[in-house]
Amino acid sequence: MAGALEEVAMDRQIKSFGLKPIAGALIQQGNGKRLRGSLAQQLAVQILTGVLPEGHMFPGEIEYAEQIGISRSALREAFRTLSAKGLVDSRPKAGTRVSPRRHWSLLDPDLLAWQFEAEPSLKFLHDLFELRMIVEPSAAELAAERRTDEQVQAMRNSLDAMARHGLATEAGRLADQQFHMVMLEASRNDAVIALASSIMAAIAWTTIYKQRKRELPRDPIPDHRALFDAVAAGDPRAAHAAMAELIRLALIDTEISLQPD
Amino acid sequence: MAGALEEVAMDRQIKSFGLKPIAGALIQQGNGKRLRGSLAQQLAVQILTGVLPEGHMFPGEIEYAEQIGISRSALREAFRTLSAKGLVDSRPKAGTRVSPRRHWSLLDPDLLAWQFEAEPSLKFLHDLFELRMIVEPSAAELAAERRTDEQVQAMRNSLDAMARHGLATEAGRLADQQFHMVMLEASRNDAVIALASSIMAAIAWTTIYKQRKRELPRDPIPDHRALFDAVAAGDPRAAHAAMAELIRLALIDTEISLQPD
DNA sequence: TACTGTATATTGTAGGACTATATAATAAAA
DNA sequence: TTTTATTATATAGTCCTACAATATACAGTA
Repeated sequence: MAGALEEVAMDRQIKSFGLKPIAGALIQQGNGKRLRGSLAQQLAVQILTGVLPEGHMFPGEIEYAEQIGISRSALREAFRTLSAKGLVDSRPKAGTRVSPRRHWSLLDPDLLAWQFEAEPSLKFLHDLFELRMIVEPSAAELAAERRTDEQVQAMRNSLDAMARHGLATEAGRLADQQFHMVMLEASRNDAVIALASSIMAAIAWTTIYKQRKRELPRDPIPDHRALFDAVAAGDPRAAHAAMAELIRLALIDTEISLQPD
Repeated sequence: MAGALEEVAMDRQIKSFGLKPIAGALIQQGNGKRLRGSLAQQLAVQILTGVLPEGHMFPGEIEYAEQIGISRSALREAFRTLSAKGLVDSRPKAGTRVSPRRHWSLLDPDLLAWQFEAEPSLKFLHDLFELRMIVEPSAAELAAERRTDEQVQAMRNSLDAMARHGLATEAGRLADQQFHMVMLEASRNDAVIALASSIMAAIAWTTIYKQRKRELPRDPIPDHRALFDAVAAGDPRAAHAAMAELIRLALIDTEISLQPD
């Protein structure tokens, strides 16, 4: 799996051999994904993991496209995607280079997803949960103050479905996500929604891994129900506390799942 | 100023006349910006403001490129940028359309900047400050726990520079930003840094507008110094409170500056 | 009705030519 | 010598054309 990634990383060395690889050979194009998308993802991961360090300069577009065996158009569109996420910066005459770390949009949904696919660093995982611990309890607090009766009903339905199916099933996990999504929307704050839903989507990926290794030691339903009760009752303080507890447990689960056997 | 934007919005109607506009005529290309960048910004603003509603379908690329008078390549790269920020979605045969609101990366630095350039909605401004009120006091709390002596010194220097020049000067505002940036870095949480620095950069734009209308009624230095003292003393609780107060005042200032005379 | 295959519109990729621009080297001026 | 203006040049930016891949819609069949 790491083979293709390393190959791309070694392009600079390869070039001196003058070999012209077959089109697409160096790009690991997964599933039905587009070529530029696969390249963007691979480069993004390499940048985020430091394989391509800050300030790294890419070869010229014509040369680089030839090296990795794709057209200049596709390469440029991949660069455009990376540029939009603050990972690279292109200028005429100066070339394209990896941007300084502080410009990276670490909370971008795609970057989060790609990072979780490629095993996130423990440090970043810790940072992410620390941020969740700051934001989501307050979001729950807002939800308790602003939720509509319809939203309470929707949450109740999701919670019931979650209890019926359990988190081991696809349906159960879907209900879990819906539960949290409705509560987020109840906060009526677009900025908070954008932030929390990005993180939620990324974390959802890890849930699959968690389930794979071993069964969760706890039943997650009681904690969810405590949160629901607080929001339904319109009790911001209790909602805050319940959400904080939920995240604390989620962190423990995630840490367990990432520990080597 | 709104003229050019509206013209682009009316492309669909124009097409029936079969007029072929001169290259670039419909794109308001500001300063040294690239063509695709200007288009991406204009479209992004139109999407965020609802001129181009969720689900809106763009004409085919060849046709659309001709209408607005740019090449298909440039149009596609603009779409790529918008796609990376979750604003649009392109599929073969299906075409390109405006994505549902929940996919938009509202906290993306570019989107924030573009939104503030084009007068942000009061609702979103409110949401943003509410989020700041949630995140930044806690960030200050972390900074108080984790700051190094070097960071304290750097903050002291910035604060002094800020006091010397005042917020009316460019140098003063720069010192202000540096002060907050160093404190963010002291939190040692990359996720928090990415989030808060995005918002900070966007808000900095409005500072210019604030200064234009009338002088600020207060001296901002004392509040900053209270925050600095708390962080320097390693007092998380006081840092939290001081930062909350700072944001509260910033909100008031911003609201004043946006009120019609 | 349901399903399976085919047609087709639309984006995706390719490749080549020319333009604009930022950097660096050079020359001129102070 | 230092600074400023000029020129050269490498590189991304834009344009154009052609073709491939793919998802949708539609027709045909069981």
